[in-house]
Amino acid sequence: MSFAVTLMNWYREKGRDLPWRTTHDAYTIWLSEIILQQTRVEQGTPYFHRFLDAFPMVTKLAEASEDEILRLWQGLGYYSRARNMHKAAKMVVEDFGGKFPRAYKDVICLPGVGEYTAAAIASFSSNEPRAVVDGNVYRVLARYLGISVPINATQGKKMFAEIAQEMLDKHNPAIYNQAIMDFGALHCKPKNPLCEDCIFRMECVAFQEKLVEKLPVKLKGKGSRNRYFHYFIVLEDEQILMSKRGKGDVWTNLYEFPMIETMEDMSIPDLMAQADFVQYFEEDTALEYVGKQVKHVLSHQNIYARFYVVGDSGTLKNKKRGWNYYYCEKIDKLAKHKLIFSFLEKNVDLIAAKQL
DNA sequence: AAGACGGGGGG
DNA sequence: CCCCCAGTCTT
Repeated sequence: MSFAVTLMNWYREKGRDLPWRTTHDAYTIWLSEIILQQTRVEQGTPYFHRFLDAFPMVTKLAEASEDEILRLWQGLGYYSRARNMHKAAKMVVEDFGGKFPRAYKDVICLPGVGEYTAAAIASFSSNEPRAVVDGNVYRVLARYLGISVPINATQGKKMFAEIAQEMLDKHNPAIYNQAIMDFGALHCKPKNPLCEDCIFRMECVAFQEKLVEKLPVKLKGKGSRNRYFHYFIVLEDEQILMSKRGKGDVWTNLYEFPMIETMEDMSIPDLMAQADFVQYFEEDTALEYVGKQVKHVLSHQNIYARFYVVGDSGTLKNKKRGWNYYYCEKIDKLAKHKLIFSFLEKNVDLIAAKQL
């Protein structure tokens, strides 16, 4: 029996029952695929329901404000996905009369839709024979065929794309694509794959050659860098000073407290000697720590954050200069803002206590 | 070709 | 601590 048929037989019996698999609606499929980019199914599923509930049709999403979309997206990460999603929705309204396209050549033009997502939408919605190549597919094919070419090098990407397309069952692209991804996610897992009970154990090159743990090969990138953030809590009449990241920033349109960043950790006196600090505050400004230093770990950077209550808000030199200031009406409304980091929200309690 | 981009879970 | 996840975009 062929690889494809064996795989699809496995899928019929062991495949997952996922909410977005019951539809052929390209908009719904697109929504799920954007959310699931680099995101585990369990993590993305609640967001999928939330978005579909808020925006049942692409026209609704296009009409929404970016603020509203980002707020719903909060906590999912890779925020450019949300911004691109909004742009794409507007493009669908403009260029396709509000009817979400299904063809690969059309959806690949939308921002945030790359080769994987375009193949997924095209195959799932209309059975266009395009093979998906995601992390699961790389792993399954690398092991089954014993390919040690790095999956994240240009040559490797090209090779795997070609092989995936050859392996695809052209008569059942939708089922096949979902089958190979489920097989990777549930059976041919990154760690502790279920090789002893595998339908392919006789043909799988990696298993026969004992290379399962070695494949796929992935070139490792650079490590993380450390960043030190100093957040200033400026209170005035039950209001709290917030700042909004501007255009061009990674965290565009997300909120945080006014802050300065330093290259290394430092004491309050050293911090007050920083040029940035002098620019914003008077020399006699009183700073007091709130809570302990927070370590926030991202994929490629470690953020060490300290919080300071600014003793007298009158010592702030110029509230319009440098920071994109914004007064939040009430401290408990902080949670309604799209904060950059979850730990900022957690510190609201500490700050509220300090306010008393 | 190489980096940047999040947050969560597993081993 | 390191790796991976229904990847894409920018430089």
